[in-house]
Amino acid sequence: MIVTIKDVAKKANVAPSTVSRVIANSPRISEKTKKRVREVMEELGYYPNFQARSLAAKSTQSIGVIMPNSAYHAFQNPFFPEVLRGISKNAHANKYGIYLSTGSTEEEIYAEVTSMVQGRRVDGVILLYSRINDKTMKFLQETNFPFTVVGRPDQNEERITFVDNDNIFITKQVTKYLIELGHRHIAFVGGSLDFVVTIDRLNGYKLALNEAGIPFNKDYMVHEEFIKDNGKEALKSLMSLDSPPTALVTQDDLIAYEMISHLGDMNIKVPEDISIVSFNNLMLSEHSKPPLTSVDICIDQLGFEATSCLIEKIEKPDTLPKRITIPTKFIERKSCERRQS
Amino acid sequence: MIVTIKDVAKKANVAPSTVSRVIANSPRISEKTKKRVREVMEELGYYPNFQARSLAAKSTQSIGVIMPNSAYHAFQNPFFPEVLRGISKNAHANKYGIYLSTGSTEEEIYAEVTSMVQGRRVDGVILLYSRINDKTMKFLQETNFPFTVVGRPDQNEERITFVDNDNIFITKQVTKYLIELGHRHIAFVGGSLDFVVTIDRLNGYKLALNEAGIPFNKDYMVHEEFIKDNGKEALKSLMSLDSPPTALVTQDDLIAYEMISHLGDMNIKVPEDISIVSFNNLMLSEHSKPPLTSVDICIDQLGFEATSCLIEKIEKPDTLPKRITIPTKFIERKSCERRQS
DNA sequence: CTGAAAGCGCTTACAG
DNA sequence: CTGAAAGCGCTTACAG
Repeated sequence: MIVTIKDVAKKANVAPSTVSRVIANSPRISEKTKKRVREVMEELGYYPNFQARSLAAKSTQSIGVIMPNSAYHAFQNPFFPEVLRGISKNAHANKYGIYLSTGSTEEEIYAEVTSMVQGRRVDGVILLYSRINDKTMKFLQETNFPFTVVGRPDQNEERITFVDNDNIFITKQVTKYLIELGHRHIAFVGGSLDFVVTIDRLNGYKLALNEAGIPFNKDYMVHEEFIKDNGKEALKSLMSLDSPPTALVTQDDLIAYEMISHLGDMNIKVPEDISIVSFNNLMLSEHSKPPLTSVDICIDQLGFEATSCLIEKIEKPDTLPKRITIPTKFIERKSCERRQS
Repeated sequence: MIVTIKDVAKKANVAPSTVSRVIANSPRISEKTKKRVREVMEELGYYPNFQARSLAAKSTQSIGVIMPNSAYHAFQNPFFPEVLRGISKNAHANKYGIYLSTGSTEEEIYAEVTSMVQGRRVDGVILLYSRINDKTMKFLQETNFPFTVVGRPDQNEERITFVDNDNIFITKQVTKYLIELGHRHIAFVGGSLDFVVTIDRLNGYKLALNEAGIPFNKDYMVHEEFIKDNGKEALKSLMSLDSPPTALVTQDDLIAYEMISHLGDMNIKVPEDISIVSFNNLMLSEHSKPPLTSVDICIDQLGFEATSCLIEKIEKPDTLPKRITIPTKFIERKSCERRQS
C-alpha cells in the first residue's frame, strides 16, 4: 500500500541502503544508479517517511517555535505573524519544518517545551520572547539543547545566543527626540514588566530623561496590567495629574492606536496637545490618524536571524554563543510636534 | 545517555511492552505495576520518543496548518494569528501538535503539502484558505487524506468538510444595511477574485443590489491587485467617476483602514461623505477613526471548529463530510451614515 | 561504487 | 495481567 524504500530497491535491483544514499544524494553512488533509482521512485510515487528518517538519523529537521502566552494581545498583534514569516522563510530555505507551540499558560508552555525537547520532536527551539526568570529558558539552558531567543535573556546573557534590537539605545533616542521637541513631561506606556523588552525600553527612557536633567516621575509609568483592564481609565488618571504629560513613549503601535482613540474621546488632540512615538512600525501606522511616528524594528529580520543562528547551532554544536543586533529605523510621521512654551 | 523504554523496563523489572502499555495507560496493566513503572520513569527522567512512537503506531499526533501565500497582507493580517489561536486551543486540548506550512508560492505550498502528507509527517491538514482551482486541495482530496478547510471549497463542496461563515448572506445583509440608509452608489472593495471568500462576498453584494433594483456597476468593483500596487490611485479613480460611490463595502478591516486614510488625504470624510462597512472586526476597529462598522466573523471559532472536524476525521475515518457555518455578529459603529438626498 | 546487517525507540498482535 | 517477538521505514558503520 505504502511505498517504502524496499519496494524501490527491489524494482531498481539495488539494496535498500543504496536507495537511501540516493535520497541523501551521496557522492558515493554513481550517476547511472542514481538516475535509475530516481526513475523508479518517480514511477512508484515514493516519498521518504519522516518519522523513520528521524528515528534512524536522529534528526527531525524541524524547529520548535514558542509563542508567549500573554504578551499584550499577542494573538492580534502582527508582531507574531511577521516574525514567523522571517523564521519560515529561512527555515524553508534550509529544509527545516516549523513546529508551533502555543501553550496558554506558562505551565503549559513549559510542559510543551520539555516534551518537545525530551521527546526529540524538534532539533532546536526559538523562543519568541524573553521573560524574567523564565523556567522554560532555564530548562533549555540546563539541558544544553540548541535554542535561540528573539529578545534579550535576563540571565546568562553571555552564554545564550539571541537576536534583539538595541532597545535601550533606541528608546533613549526616541525619548531624546521628544525632549528636543521641547517636551519635559513625557510618560511611558509599556507592556508588562515581566518582559525584558519592557525593562530595556523603560531604561532607555529613563536614561534620556536623566541626561536631560528631567526627574523620573513614577506617575508617568503606565503598564500593561492597567491598560488591559481598562485602558481608558488608566489614561484618564494619567491625563488628570497636576501636570499631565505632553508626550507619550508607547511600547507598541497597537497600544498607541488605542491611546490615540481614547485621547480623542477625551478631546485631547494628537499631536497638537500631546505627542506620541511608538515602536514596531506596523503596516497600519502609515494610515492611522495621525500617521504614527514609530521605530521600525525589522520584525521579520529578527525571526530570520534567530533561525540562522539556531540552524548553525544545530548543525555545528560547538558554535559559540552570540548576540545579534538588528538595526532599526526611526520613521518620522505626524504624531509629534514641537512643544509650545 | 538517552533514557529509553528498555532502561525503564529493566529497572522496573518488567518487559518493555509493559512500559509501553503504562505510557498508553492501558487498562490491562495493574495499578500496582503502573505505579512502580511511573516511579521509575520519573526517577530516570524518561520521555517517550515521538518519532519512534509515530513510526510504530503510525500516527504522528500532529496536524499540518497551511497558510495561504498571497492573501492580502497575509502576514500582517491578524486573521491568521487569530485563527491559529482557535486551532491551537483545540489541538492542544486533544494532544495534537501543530506543524506549520508557509510556502511563499503556490508551488512551494503544494510541494510542502505533498511531502508532509506522503511522508506522513502529519495525521491531517487544515487549509486556511480556499482558492479557485487549487492544486493542493485537489491533491488532498484525491489521496483521501484527512483535511478540513477554513472557507468554502470551490469544487466538490458536498464531499469536503469545511468551516465557513455564510459569506453570501452576511454581505447581502450588510449591503442592504447601506441601501436602507439611502445609499444607491455602493462600491465593493475586495480581495483577490482567486479566493472563494471574495467571490462569495461579491455575490452577496450583487444580490442585495439586485433585490433593491440597483444595477450592478463594474466600475464600482475594486480588487486586491489594484490596491496592492497603489491603493491611493485605485481609490482616486473610483472617486472621480461621474457618480462616485457614497458607500463602500470592504472585504477586510485592514483594507478599510487604508481606504479611510486615503480618503482623508483626499478630503473626503467618513462617514459624512462616504459610508464604510467592513469585515473581521479586528480589535483595532473599535479604536479607528471613525470606529468601524464591521462584521465579526468569529475568527478563532473558525479555527477551533475546523480543528474539531479534522480530529474527528482522523480518529474516525468514516466520518461523513460536513459543512459548519459559524455565526457572525454585525457590529454597528460610526462609519456609516444616512445618505442625505 | 554497492550490499548485508544491525539498530533507531517505540507498538501491538499473539500467547499464556 | 504480563512477556517475547516481530515490525514500523529508514540510516549508517563495516566490509568488500
